[in-house]
Amino acid sequence: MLEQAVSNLISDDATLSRKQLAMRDRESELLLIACSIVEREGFAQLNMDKLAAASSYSKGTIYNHFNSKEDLFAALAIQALSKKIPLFKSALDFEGSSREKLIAMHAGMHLFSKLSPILAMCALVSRTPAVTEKSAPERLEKLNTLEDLVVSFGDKFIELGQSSGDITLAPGITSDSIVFANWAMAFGTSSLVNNATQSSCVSRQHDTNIVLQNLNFLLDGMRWMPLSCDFDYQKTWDRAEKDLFGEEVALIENQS
Amino acid sequence: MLEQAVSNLISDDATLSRKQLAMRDRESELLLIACSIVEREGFAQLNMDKLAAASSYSKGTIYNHFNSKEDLFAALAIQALSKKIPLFKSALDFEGSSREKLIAMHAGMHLFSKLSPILAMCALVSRTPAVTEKSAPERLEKLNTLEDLVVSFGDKFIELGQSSGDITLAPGITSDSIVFANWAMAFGTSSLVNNATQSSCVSRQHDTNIVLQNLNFLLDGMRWMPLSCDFDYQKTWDRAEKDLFGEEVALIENQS
DNA sequence: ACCTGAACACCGTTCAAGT
DNA sequence: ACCTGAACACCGTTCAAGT
Repeated sequence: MLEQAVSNLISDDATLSRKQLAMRDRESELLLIACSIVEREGFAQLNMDKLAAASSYSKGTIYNHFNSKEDLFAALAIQALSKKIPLFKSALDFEGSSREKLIAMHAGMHLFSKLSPILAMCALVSRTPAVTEKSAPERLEKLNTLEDLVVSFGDKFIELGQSSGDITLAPGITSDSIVFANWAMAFGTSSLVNNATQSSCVSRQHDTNIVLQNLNFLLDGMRWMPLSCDFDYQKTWDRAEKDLFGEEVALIENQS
Repeated sequence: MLEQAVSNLISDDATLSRKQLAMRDRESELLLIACSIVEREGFAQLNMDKLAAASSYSKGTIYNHFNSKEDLFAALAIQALSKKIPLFKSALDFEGSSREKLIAMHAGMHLFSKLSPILAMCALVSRTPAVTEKSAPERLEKLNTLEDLVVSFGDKFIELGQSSGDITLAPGITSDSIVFANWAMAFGTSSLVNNATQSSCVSRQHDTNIVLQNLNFLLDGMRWMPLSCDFDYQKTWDRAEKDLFGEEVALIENQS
């Protein structure tokens, strides 16, 4: 059921005509160019003129794909979310306890935001009213559908935790509460890590894994076993990075 | 020392000339008008032309205050932060345990974001590269200074917790870690509550206090005593709302 | 010294003409 | 049917002229 939702949303090559496929390819191409402009010159410097100039298409064609600049941002956010789905799937198959799987998922998300900071940022920016107010309703709907899909993947982790007895929901606490708390913590932590770097309480802890630290506080508070005092989740984190992003991590390490 | 930092930043009437005071008043006036435009027509509709037209000043004068549109957003974010400082002070004096004081602070922050959603949103938007890339360096510096001030207020809560024995820092955990985790959770939770309202796991829990729920997960995980299973923090929350915002809450309740 | 608003430039968006 | 880019409009920003 989930699998079907994924294939409907992500890759449905068989049911698309050649023209539609070409359209989709061109859209990916444009999104790639948009990313590279943002990477090189910053968010404020991305505009439709530059995108047209940097691509081999005219402004009119660009507007055939994105009905406004904000719509373009939303499209980038959708791409970011789409790329995250496979990470959720891999994390569910990650070798280890339910809490280890969940941590693998967060490690994947965090690494994604380090490897594709621009795409990750788009997910933030696209949640901003300046964007939602002007992007196409269909695009926003797709973004919401994808987000709901991610939430249902989140549910799977909770189910695993419950069936293995690693977590028991206290009265008044629903599966949604747990998913939401994880989402809020991940969103808040990476927003601040990416954008509040000048703040003392962020910059002072460069050597510690503050993302894992925050996550351990949260999961310990939910009493998701084993607790962080009884298990070395940093090892899980490292292993997850290797498993989910082996090649990419090696690349980063070679650069520095 | 903190008191001095606050008075330096917030209200220094005595050392300002009459002209500077008038300038500051006009800036407040402009910010108020900017807020009302955003409230009425949305973020995308706020522009310098409209601000000039809605005020009694010309575009040139507006640019005397804000050297770009983004700078205006940053100024709104500074105003938002300034308004939060007194809440931090009141929460520190709140009657109750160290954890209750902390919860009072979060209740204040959350209520603030309900009472002044636009200002609260500016704090989010101003952390976005589109804004930081174009706003005035001096403005950003002031924003950072204010943020550091808020962090040092955060530290005070931790100090209270430690001196009363309500919380003990595990090895490797610093006061900064605790402040950051609180900040990340509060930021993430209110961003999502305000902007992901269509998402199932947010909308489905309208009757529960998801902000307090997330906070209790976190503080329980830090083992900040007493734990949420031993104490009714919802009562603390309600009491804090009355204490910190008595009149405003009454106003909201009368409206609905 | 500061305020003004016309003028300019940039860029988002559209659409008549072309293929 | 789709692509093009000139044309338009909106709005951010500046600055010569006014007080």
